[in-house]
Amino acid sequence: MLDLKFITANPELVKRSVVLKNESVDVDKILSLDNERRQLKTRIDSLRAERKKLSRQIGELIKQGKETESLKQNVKEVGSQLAEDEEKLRAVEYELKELLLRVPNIPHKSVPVGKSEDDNVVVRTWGEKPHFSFKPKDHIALGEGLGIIDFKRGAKLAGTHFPVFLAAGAHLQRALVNFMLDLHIKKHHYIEVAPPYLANRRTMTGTGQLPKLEDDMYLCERDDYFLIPTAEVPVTNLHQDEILTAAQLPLYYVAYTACFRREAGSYGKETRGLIRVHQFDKVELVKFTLPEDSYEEMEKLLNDAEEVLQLLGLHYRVVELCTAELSFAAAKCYDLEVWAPATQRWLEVSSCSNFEDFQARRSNIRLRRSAEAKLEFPHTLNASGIALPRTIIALIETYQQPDGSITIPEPLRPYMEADSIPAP
RNA sequence: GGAGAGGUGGCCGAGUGGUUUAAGGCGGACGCCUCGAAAGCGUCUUCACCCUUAAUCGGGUGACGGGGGUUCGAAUCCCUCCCUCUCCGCCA
Repeated sequence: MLDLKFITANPELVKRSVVLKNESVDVDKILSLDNERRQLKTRIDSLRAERKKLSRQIGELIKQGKETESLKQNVKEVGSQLAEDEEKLRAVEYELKELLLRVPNIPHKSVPVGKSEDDNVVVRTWGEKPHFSFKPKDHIALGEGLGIIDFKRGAKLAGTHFPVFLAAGAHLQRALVNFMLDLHIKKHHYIEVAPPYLANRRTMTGTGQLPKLEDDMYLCERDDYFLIPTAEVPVTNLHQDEILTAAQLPLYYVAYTACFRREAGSYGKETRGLIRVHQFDKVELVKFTLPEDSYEEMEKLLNDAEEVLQLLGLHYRVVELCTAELSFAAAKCYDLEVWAPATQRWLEVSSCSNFEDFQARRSNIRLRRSAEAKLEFPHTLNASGIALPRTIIALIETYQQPDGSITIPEPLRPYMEADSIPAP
């Protein structure tokens, strides 16, 4: 959420960023509602002041045993005018808040302006495309052939795009999770969090999933809980309604969770196999920083996520998203895309985003630098570190052998307790 | 799921319709004192919004878990929802 005062002071800048992000929210309506709100507020405040004064007089008159009926009648009239204005103000504030929650964050000035994916900028590429002396199989053929991924049974249990991992496939997931957690906890000094997988509306609104993305999430209707689409939601909201001190920052958190996404309207032939699934595992990194440190911390965060792919020896690139591709809440975002050599595609396995104070304001996460200092909002950032299914695609396609077995990259071997997944 | 007890500022805690304009304490900030410090003494202490202002200052309104109601007037009475604790039931 943007500060209402910032919007009224910079309406053209806000309108421009709404267009750049392909959003549609009526900024002029916000300005006129705010005007109306302030007028009503001024009138209500003075009516209340009058009522307060007169009511106190009534109290004194009663003590003195004097007559109060005419004064009571007087205050009653003030009260009914007040009730009318308060009703109007409630309606105006409700409408204003609904609109404010739909104003996207403003892209950082360094973000390339663009209209589509084609305008994203490749920042760097790591490693090289693997070469094969044979025709490599894609991850679907490999996964089914080795008996480690079962798409059909998953569809039976829940529905399409709910894969089952079996045997070495299940072990591979667990190994990857533990490998990533250990890296981020021990080497990069993140604090491990195991949060709830369900979240309420307030929490979902705090990080920006609501109101825009309601249809993209699973909802437990009886209790009005959403299944988390990413650990970003519960972990960022850990400090909802809290006041952080400068000494606490920066705060680094890492959480492994399952993630649930309806992926409404995104089916198609590009989403076969593990590329787009409704439930997947992810290790997520979340940071809270001082405002002036967030862009430096963002680069370190990106490096921490990249290190996972480097250690696994997977060819990847870093892409800076253009304005149109930036998510609603982000001010700047890098994607990590890993190369899947048989599927022949770059696959997004991490988004590294700086939300500046956008989420902190929505979640009411505040910062006080010292006892005398005014309250500020810290900056929040997150990056996947990293998402599993697409990593598994790249990993098994990259490390497949002519005999159909898969070599496990060295750093993962202690976690797999094996150096390969043998051919069937 | 049932019964009961609770929810007051950064923290503890008083407050059952009108000097509560939220007592008192802790913690914190500043000052005095001191060579310096501690102790002591004094002053101060939240957030949001509105008006005014170039800004500060100043004035005002609201907030006692959330929302609604009664009343001239609500932290206080009523309704409703949420959360915490205790006991019971069910259960991995």
